[in-house]
Parts: sequence; C-alpha cells; structure tokens
Amino acid sequence: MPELPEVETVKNTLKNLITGKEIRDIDIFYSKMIRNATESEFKITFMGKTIKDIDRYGKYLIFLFDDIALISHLRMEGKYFIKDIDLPREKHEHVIFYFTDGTTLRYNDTRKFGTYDICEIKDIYTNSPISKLGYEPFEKEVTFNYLQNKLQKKSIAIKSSLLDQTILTGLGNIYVDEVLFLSKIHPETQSNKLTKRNIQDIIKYSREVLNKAIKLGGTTIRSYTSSLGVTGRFQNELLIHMRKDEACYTCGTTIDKIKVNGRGTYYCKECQKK
DNA sequence: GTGACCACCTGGCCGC
DNA sequence: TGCGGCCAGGTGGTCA
Repeated sequence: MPELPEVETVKNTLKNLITGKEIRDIDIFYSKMIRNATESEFKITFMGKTIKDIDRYGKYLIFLFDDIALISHLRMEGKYFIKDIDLPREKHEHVIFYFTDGTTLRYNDTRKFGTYDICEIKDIYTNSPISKLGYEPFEKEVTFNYLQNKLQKKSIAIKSSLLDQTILTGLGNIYVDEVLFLSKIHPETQSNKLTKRNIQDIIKYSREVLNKAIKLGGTTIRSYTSSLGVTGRFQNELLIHMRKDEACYTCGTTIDKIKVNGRGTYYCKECQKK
C-alpha cells in the first residue's frame, strides 16, 4: 500500500513524464472518488489546463496547475499509468486524463478507495485535506517537545498514535511496525507512558526508515506496485513487518502478529516488551 | 476532546 | 469445483 516513500516514488516518476502536458479531455468511470466536485465540475476545472508540477505531502500526491491543484490520495491500491490513447481501458481504470500529445494518464484502483480533492493552490495548506495533517517526520518542527506534547494527551496504543496522520504524517502500517521494532517499543504501549528515550527513538527511526525506503523506491508487497511497473526494494529490508512466525533478526524469537485497534501488527515479544 | 467502531471496496484465501 | 465468509487496510464519519 502506498505510504510516504511509495508516493514519493510515484511523484518522481510522474514528474518526469507528464509535467508540461496539457489535458484535452477526461473520462470518469467512478465519480464517487471525487470528494468536493461533481463529475462535470471536475472536467471543466482541468480540461485545457497544463500540468505545471507535481508535489507530495504525506501520502498525498499534488498535481499543480496554474492556480488550481488536484490532490490525489492513493489509499490502498491506487496507481497511475501512462499509456497511449488507443490502448483499451482496463477493468480498474477509474479516471483517464487524455493529453494533447496522444498519451493518457490513467488512475487504476482495484478497491476504489482512492480520492480526489480540488483546491486552489493558495489554499493547499490552509483549506484542503493536507491542512489537517501533522508534520512529516523529517521536518525540523518534529522535535522531542513536539511529539511529547502530542503523545502525552493520548492514552491509546502508540501504534495507533503513529498511524494518526494529524500527529506525524507519512507513516503507514508497514513503517510503523518497523519504527517500533527499531525503537524496541511494544506496539500496545500507551502513548502517554513512553519514556524520553522512546520518543527520541521514534523520531530518529521514523526518519531513518523513511529515508532508506525512499532511496529504495518504497516497498512492493501484496498487490501494490508503483506506477509504470516501477517497483520498490524496501520489502527486502523489512525487519519485522510480514515476518510472522519467522525468527527475529536480533534475538531469534519467533515474530508474533496481533491486532492493534484492528490493524495487523507484527512485533517481537522479546525485543519489544511492554 | 478523546477513543472505539464502522463503512467504503474487491481480490485472495480458506474451509466446507 | 463452487460457494460463503473472512481478511487486508487509510481515512472520514458517527457515536458514546
């Protein structure tokens, strides 16, 4: 599933391929994914517009036009592909952007969880889904005091707090498991019971894990692949996630899988004691 | 304000 | 083989 590193990979791939292209037409086959506009409003907004740049914040992809932005969240299985206009539509292609040069950008999403929001560029950080997000772990604002202040109000499991995008944005189920393993924190530990060292480790390893994953193009597991067949290599570096019943690389103990607030969670009961 | 739960959605897997 | 049920998961909405 696309988390921050995967979205960064998609952004970089698309940026090189579609920046400067003009949208001639748009076909929408699943309009429910557009959250703040009708199908016709969506078409009118972007037809005739040129993609000036592509950006990313957290897990959101941002297509920038002159004064308008299209904010795309890939959720579980959203992907983009660039194809020639004459190729037939595949089953899960829900939106097709036709460019004036004869190519198309196709949004493919098996589970139809992905979303689109339209907003003015000046409002991206004040009045859009992005405005509700916390900081990305590598931003300078993420300090011990910032995270401690956020977590001390929370009695829920730290796993759930780290998945809360209003505290830190960009971490998803895979990377939270990795960060907690490296930090030697049990995923069910109450957020407000963490030590100073725990919080410092979460910041340190969030940065470390995300930076490494970005360098490797993200993680390609289950049904998720990046756009244009670009696949990440971080799945080969996973220390804990998806390793149920395998031996912990640190202590050899068999890795457990539990549910934390409904999320599948991998941990080592020896390295990550409560 | 906080936390728990549910809906969204479909393919894959498992047991019968 | 075919069917039904469960699971996966990010986010937003609802309710206590």
